[in-house]
Amino acid sequence: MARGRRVNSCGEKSKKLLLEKAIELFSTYGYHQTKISDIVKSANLTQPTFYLYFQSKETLFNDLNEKFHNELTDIFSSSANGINDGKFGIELIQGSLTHIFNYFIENPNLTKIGFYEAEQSTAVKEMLVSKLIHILNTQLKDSNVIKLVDVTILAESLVGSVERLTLTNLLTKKTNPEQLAKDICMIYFATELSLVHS
Amino acid sequence: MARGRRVNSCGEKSKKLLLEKAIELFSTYGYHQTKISDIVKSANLTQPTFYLYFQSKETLFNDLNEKFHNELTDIFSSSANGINDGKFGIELIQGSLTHIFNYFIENPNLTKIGFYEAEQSTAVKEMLVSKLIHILNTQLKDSNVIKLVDVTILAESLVGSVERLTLTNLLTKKTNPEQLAKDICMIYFATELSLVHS
Amino acid sequence: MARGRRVNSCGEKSKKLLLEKAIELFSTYGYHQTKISDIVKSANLTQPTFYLYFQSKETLFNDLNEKFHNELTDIFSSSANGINDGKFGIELIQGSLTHIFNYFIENPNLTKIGFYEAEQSTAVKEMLVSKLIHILNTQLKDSNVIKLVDVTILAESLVGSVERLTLTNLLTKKTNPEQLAKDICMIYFATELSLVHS
Amino acid sequence: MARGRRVNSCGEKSKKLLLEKAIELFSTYGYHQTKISDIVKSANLTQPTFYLYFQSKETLFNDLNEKFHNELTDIFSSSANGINDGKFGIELIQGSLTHIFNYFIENPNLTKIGFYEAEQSTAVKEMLVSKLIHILNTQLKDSNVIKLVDVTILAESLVGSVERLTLTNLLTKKTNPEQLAKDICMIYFATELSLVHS
DNA sequence: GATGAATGAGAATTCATTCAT
DNA sequence: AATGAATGAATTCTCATTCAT
Repeated sequence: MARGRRVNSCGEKSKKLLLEKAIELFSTYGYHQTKISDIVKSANLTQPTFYLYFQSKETLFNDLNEKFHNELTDIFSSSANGINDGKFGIELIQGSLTHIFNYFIENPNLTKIGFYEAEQSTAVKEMLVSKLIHILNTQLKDSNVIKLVDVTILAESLVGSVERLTLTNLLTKKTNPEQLAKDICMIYFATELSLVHS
Repeated sequence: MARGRRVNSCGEKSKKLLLEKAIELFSTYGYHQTKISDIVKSANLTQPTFYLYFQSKETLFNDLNEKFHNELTDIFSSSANGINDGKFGIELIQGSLTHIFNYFIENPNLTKIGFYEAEQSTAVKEMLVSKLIHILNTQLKDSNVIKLVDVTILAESLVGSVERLTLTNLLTKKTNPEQLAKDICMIYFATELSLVHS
Repeated sequence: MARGRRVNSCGEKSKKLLLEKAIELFSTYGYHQTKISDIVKSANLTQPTFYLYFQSKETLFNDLNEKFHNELTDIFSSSANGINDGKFGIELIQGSLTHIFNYFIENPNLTKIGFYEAEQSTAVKEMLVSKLIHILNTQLKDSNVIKLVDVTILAESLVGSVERLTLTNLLTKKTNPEQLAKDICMIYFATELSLVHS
Repeated sequence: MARGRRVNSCGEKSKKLLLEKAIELFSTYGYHQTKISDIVKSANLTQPTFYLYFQSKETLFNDLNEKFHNELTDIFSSSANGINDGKFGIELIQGSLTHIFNYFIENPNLTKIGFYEAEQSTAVKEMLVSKLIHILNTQLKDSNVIKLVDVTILAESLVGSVERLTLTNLLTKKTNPEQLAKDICMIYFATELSLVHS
């Protein structure tokens, strides 16, 4: 391969390609198993080109995680406000879950990185927990579950369910966002849904 | 300069020490961030000594994970059979959870590795899920939840809750095995526990 | 995105600008610490433009040094001949020193490169030494110093003084060409100047 | 070459060898032209071995320079005090110069690095200048030269002479420490030495 | 005349592992 | 049983330089 600019080359395209490949490889093999050489190889470029667009492997990874964190926060915040759909109570939670599940499905690899692979995933989940606590406190304070279990435990449990089910059932396409959100709400709030016929 | 066997040195003791330090460091910093040099340094030994007792960094890690997997499987299997305590239904589940939580509390660092850090944690959780499915199917097949939600989803969700709550509430000592098991059962089986006053 | 010739751009101007910036940076940070990317950045141009005007980083540096060497040789040669001013003896030396000090002051950055930074500075100083030897032999052969000290040692010493004083006192503007030349002659030829009152 | 310890290998020996070769190469080719690979190659070792004994190329270089600076300071300080030899005036200066010239001759390569190659050489020379100023002020305050030329200029000039003559005449063995010190004193203090017969 | 995009070639550094004692 | 000494094999990153436009 000769030096210098390639025929038909375009910076934005190369950067995007590298980004895509990086996300793909990070999500598949993990941060440490993914070498810069792997990324550029799968993008059919060379190592210096990587440094043309990204400062370092680490900053790229951090940027990716920040992006994930921010987008997820935005989605959850706006949907949790229920502004757009005028939802309340369990429906609000179910709607919010649907939104984030949709985001996960649309960004499966980034999700694998930001929700499972990265150290920063801790912060993401904490964010989710704290927002959930708020919703539970404001929207479901009279529900049965809240009376029986500490709200923090409940929120952590919910995030745990989301975490595991996203990985095993959502990203594997065994279920879809709406159905999964519904199922989770069923598990957690069956008693409120008057679905219990005793 | 001085080489050879130290006074007061004993093979088994050194091996055990290395193992302990390895678990400690792997659980704190992760597999990749833990160098063999770190392990031996904190055990006050040298690198060749490490290879006297372990084939390689990787096999040590794998062995650790296998141990965790096996022990957890044993505990869960025996407790889930309810043989010792003669338990049934939700109580059986709650008892089983208590048992594994006790194991986690007693082996916090190994748990951090085998349940969160290692790739093999996938297999551990799958084991848990499949055993839970079995229990749910045999012990709670007439319960409300099972009617409303697919049993696999339920089991996965449960494992997710266990995973998250262990990390955030159990290992941090914010709660204890019994209480956590009870809380989880409350969340998942409130409707069965006739705790709902409609 | 926009490529090609800039409005208002002009080859000679760009080349001159690059040359200036290169001299500035080389003299400030040294050859190795100065990257081509630094040079073009401070000239507000791009790397390929550099190669439009200079063959390589090394040749540019060499050219700079050659220029310095040649100019200094010219100045010293012509002034040392005393043709223009009809000077002799110590006055001739003092005049020559004044001339080269003036050149240094007028080209401080190039001087820093050619007299201190470059490997070629060796050759420059050798040139100075050999010319000085010639002057000393022809103009001061009956002086006291010459009788007492080997002329080569004397010439080398003189160049050493010039080297150090230029750096610490002349280029820092603590003194001026005339004064410095006078001081040096005072140091080296006090005995000839009948300034010694015993 | 097989891995692991070599037959007859010894840490201290390897470290010393690397140090020697590093000094040799740095002094011959300069800091930037000397690669770690060059150093270890000429010591018949491998790169990781280098890092067994030195933190980095840079710290090694800095350590070398610190050593030079410290040793030279010590030598000059103690000899300049004239304690041992009970010398005064010009003889004191001549003795001090002899001492540092002896050090240079005994450590030619380190001298090339610390006095000519390194950025830190600036500090070394400043140290020399300031010590010389002190000596001149205390020992030769009534001399002719001091009356005629600013003492700082004189000291800087002296250091310049030392610098140049060391490189061209001392390290090349064209002269020896005693002779060179004598010559320099002759140049600078002929008028004081009553050697001038007018 | 000038630039955006890209690369060849190498540099320092790290780490698991191994040999000789 | 244990260590001092050493290394193979990467891996990240940099920089001068070049091609296509």
